[in-house]
Amino acid sequence: MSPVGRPRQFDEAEVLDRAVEQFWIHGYEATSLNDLIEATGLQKGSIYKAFGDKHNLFMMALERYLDFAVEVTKETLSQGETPSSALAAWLTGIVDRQKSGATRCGCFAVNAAVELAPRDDVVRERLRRHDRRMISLLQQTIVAGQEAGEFRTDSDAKELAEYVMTVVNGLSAAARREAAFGRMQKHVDWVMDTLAG
Amino acid sequence: MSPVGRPRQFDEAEVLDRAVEQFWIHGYEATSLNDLIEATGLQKGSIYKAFGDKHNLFMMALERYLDFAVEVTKETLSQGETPSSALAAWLTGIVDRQKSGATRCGCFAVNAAVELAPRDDVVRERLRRHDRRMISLLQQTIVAGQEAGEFRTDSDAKELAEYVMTVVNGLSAAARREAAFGRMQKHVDWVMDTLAG
DNA sequence: ATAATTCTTGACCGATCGGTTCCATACTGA
DNA sequence: TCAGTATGGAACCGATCGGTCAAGAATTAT
Repeated sequence: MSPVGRPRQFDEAEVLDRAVEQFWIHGYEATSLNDLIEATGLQKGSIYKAFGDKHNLFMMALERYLDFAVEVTKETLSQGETPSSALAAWLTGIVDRQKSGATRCGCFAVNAAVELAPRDDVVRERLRRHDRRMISLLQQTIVAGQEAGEFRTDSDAKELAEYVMTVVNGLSAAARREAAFGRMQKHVDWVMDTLAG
Repeated sequence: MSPVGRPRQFDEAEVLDRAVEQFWIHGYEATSLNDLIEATGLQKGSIYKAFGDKHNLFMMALERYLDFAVEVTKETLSQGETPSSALAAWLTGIVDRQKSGATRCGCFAVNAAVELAPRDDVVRERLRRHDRRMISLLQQTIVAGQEAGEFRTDSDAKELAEYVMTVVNGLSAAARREAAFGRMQKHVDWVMDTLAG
């Protein structure tokens, strides 16, 4: 049942959420352990006992974010009336989140990729796996759209999915400097046009 | 003519190029002064005498990169046979540079935006100005293409230019994790299709 | 009650961070 | 030749970095 010894005085998931916030906004290097201590309310020792070191905490926070992103994507893509409307809803959701959330936060995955992927093998591989999962989800929806006659069939669904991801990543990078917010919906329309052929 | 006092024993432009390399690959926070000392051959004191502080050196390196980027863009966009072919050449040039250059370097402007723009007002404003310049250049070419009957006229040239920039930024972010290299040309084709309407 | 176990706390650690200071050096102008 | 000026090099600075450790606190098992 209950494990022996003094019980945790914090909820690991909540602490991870605070860590996600910090790393998401400020990135890895610019987030110090003191920042994490202030954000979580934990002491340094507790953090190290529970999460190992800063890098491992970052990985767990990233993991939490990526899982959530995949979950939201799965749900949104499965709920539309048609594959096309589902994909449009997913894109619009991303755009809305960029506008409404904390200013200039962008996408944690893109931020981590740009800051860390070139020199951090673990982060890079994790993000590549995330790419594959996201592209696979989009690909499924695009194939369904092709079969429904909504999307062009002269192009490979996977390549189209990669194109969609590229545009989304571009929007996330723009969000970091709060650029082109007014025009984001237009971008969504044009990506959808490309899918339609 | 020659200034009074001991003359510089280094070429400022060359030192800035070394700084660009470091900041471009590793970003701002992960580049230490020791890295810069090793990369430039200068001593700490000389760096501070010549460039002020780390942040100012970063700004001057960024400035150098941005100026170069604008220059290349101006030249490429003005040299094509038609606006359409010029823009395609510009896009292909970017894709080729992502493949051939130092691995996973991406675009310095995008890297700086993602890492620093949310919390560094100076960087953010500088990058916004760069955005405006780049979009203005693309816009001019797109307008010319519209007048030549190559591009669609049902959409605003500036919005189309912003869309092009978003895709390019997305490609640069992907380059940091060395993703989707094989498919980049397809992305170029589809952006061009969107411009054609 | 007591032993065993786990967590919390805060002091502590060496390393490295960005930045400064000082002086010998190398140049110009008179 | 010598005063004036700016650079190059290295020692030096306090602050902060990520990370460790020992002791007290809180729980379970016996």
